[in-house]
Parts: sequence; structure tokens; C-alpha cells
Amino acid sequence: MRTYGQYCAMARGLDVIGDRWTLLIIRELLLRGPSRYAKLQRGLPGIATNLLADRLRELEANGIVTRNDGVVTLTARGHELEPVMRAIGRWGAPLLAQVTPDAAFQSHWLALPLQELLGDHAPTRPPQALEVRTGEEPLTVHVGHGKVRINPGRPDRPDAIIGGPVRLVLPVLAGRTRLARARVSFEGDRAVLRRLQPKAFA
Amino acid sequence: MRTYGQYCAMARGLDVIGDRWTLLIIRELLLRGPSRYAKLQRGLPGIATNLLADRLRELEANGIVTRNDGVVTLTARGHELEPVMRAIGRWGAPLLAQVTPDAAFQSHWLALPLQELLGDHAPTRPPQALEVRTGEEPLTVHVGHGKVRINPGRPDRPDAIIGGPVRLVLPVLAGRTRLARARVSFEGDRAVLRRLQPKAFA
DNA sequence: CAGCATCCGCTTTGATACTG
DNA sequence: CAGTATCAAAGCGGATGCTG
Repeated sequence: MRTYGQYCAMARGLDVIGDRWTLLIIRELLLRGPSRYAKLQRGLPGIATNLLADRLRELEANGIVTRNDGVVTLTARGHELEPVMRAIGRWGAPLLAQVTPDAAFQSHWLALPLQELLGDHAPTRPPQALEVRTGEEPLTVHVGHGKVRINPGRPDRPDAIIGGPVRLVLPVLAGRTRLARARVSFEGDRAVLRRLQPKAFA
Repeated sequence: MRTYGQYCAMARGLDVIGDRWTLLIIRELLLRGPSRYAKLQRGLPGIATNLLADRLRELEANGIVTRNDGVVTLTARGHELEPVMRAIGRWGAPLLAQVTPDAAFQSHWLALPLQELLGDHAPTRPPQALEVRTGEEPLTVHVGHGKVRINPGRPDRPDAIIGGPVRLVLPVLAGRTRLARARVSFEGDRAVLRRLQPKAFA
């Protein structure tokens, strides 16, 4: 952990979380919860195995994660990095407009952005679930009581399913493309999507 | 600019701002406004001159700064990084408790943290100014109309002046040490400090 | 097999010297 | 003042090997 040697809150913060890959490891733990080494590695395509081991050691030494028989867990202090990740994600989101065909993609990476983009626009209706099929694993959007919650995996009984390549699905969920015009697959109750993102119908 | 190659808002953001020194350059521009090369360099003790030149080129290429006859200015997109810097600063602030005698310090680095720590607890009274003398340059805290604004430099006519080493002054302004117990110098109207930080008297 | 450690070539960073 | 040039050191990425 190379330090900037500055008595400044931002520099001190970056001393701890500013190294390459460190914040992306935090991202994985925030989005997927406690994880084993191999699961982290799968969520971080491109990381060198020794780097992941190094970073986990540093994060542990800095009180950001703990490890118990191979399971890495964020500490309270680690969870406090969520606002940082949200701020970076919000700032970085416009960069997703840029097309790069060879970029890796995993659906759970959408969890934070989707939480910003979607809302419960019919909070009095009973809770519903939308299954999002993009990338390798499905993602579930739970909506109800005025809140939106996003989880990895498939819901027990989805009210609707939206599927297709990210670059088509994301604009629909962001409300920049209407569902009717997007070449994405949709099955089930359209009201779920309208509830989450009215602009998808406009 | 080495990229993570991930279609993820956070990774894309970090592709642009995640390199070493990049965010600290942004910090300088946020805190000090448009600056020339030499001024940036002074605010970034430890940076290598070629690195600063490299980073400024990248930041310009990414639309985060512009340059006109040697003056570097944040673009609108660059200013949008302020929430990111605030989040990192808020997270990093507790790390300032750790003592490192050889760390560099410049008073303007306190501007963002102080804005979080201080408030206008007497918004109906006329505006006042507190001069903070710590580090090499003085810092002015303007308070009035329910708001706190912090600027580099000395006010025309300060209502009060607080001075001393950062590690003594900061706890007072943070409300963790009472003024009477802190070995800091204080001249002028104590009401200004009470207005900004009531806990300094408790 | 999961969880690393080691080795190696390449890239980035840091320190210093120098220039229009 | 605002950089460029040079070079050593550190960090990173990829492959491979080891150990419970």
C-alpha cells in the first residue's frame, strides 16, 4: 500500500482504496455479499490471481474485510464504502453509452445502476417481481411498498421476464427506449415494467 | 489509461479516474479552481512532473479538464466528480485520527471536510468570517444565511481567528475537543465559533 | 479442487536532470 | 514557467506450480 503522504481525508482514503482492483473487489462484496475466493475471481475477469490474494490481505489488514474459512465478508467499515461506489457508478454510468464489443459483462453489475434508474411508481399495489435475463446469470427486481430491491438469481414466480443483450435491455430499463421499439424479449405482465419505469411506454 | 474491460458503470468510471494521482488532481481543481501547472504541482507534493503532465493530457482527452494558455479548468463533467470526492473524503476522514508526523499538509485540503463539520447554527444573524491559520496559507470560513462557504486566503476583516497545528485545530472545529481545553490560539468573537460548531463549547 | 505463491516480461511510476 | 527526457524501481498481468 503505497501512500500519498498527505494529511488530507481524500488522500488518506485513496491510500487505502485507491490501488488498482481494490474498489472492484469491494463492488463484488457489496453486490454479492460474503464470497469465497473463486467467486470473487469470477466476478473480476482480468484480475491476476496473486493480485487478488494481495488485495484481500491488504483489505483485511485495513479492517475492510474479514475472512473465516475462506469466506470473505465486508466489515461495517467496508460497507461504508457503498456511497463511494454509488457516486462512482453514477458518474461512470454515461460511459456505458460507449460501445466496446469485447468488454466483459455480468448481470449483477447492473444492481446498483438499476436501483437508481427504477422506482416503485405504484407503491399501493402488491409486491411484484421482474426477472431480467441478460448476461450469464438472471437478475431479479423486486418491487413493492415503494421500494426496489435487486438480487442475483431467478424469482420463484416472476410476474414478467425481460431478456436480451445488455445494450438493448438497459436503455429500456433506463427509460431511454420504449419497450415496443426495443428488440428485446418480454413475457408476462407489462404493468410490472410500467410500474418500475413508466418511460418505457411513454 | 489501462482499462478493466468491463461493461460496468463503476469499472468504466474507474477506467477514467482510477489511475494514481488522477483524483488528487481533481481535488486541487475542485478546491482551488482554475490553476496553472505550477500551482497544481505545489498542491500535489510528491507527484512527478512527467506524471502530472501525463495525467493532464489524459484528463483533457477524457473531457474532464480544458487548458487555455497554461490554465487548467474543470469542465462541467469534471465538476460532476465533486460527489465522488466528497464520498471519498467522508469515508477517509476517520483516517486523519492516525498520526503521521512526516505527512504533508496544506490548509485548503480542509475545505471539503470543514464544510461537512461546520454549519450555520444562527442563520438569522448577519454574516461573519472566521480565519483559520493552520498550515502555510490561511483559510477563511464565511458563515451566514444558513450556509457555510470556505475559501483560500484571509478575509478582509475577520470576526475571529483560530490558529495552531492541524491536529489541534481540527478536533475543535470537529466538535470533539472544547476550545477551552485545546491548546490552540483564539482571538476575537467566540460567538462565531459557537455559531459554526456549538460543541466546541458544550 | 480451492487458494494461493512464484516467476517472468511488460507497463507504470518516481526521481532527477534538462530545455524552449 | 511548463513541461520533456532518461532511467531505475515498483506494480501489474499471465502462466504455471505447489499445497491442503
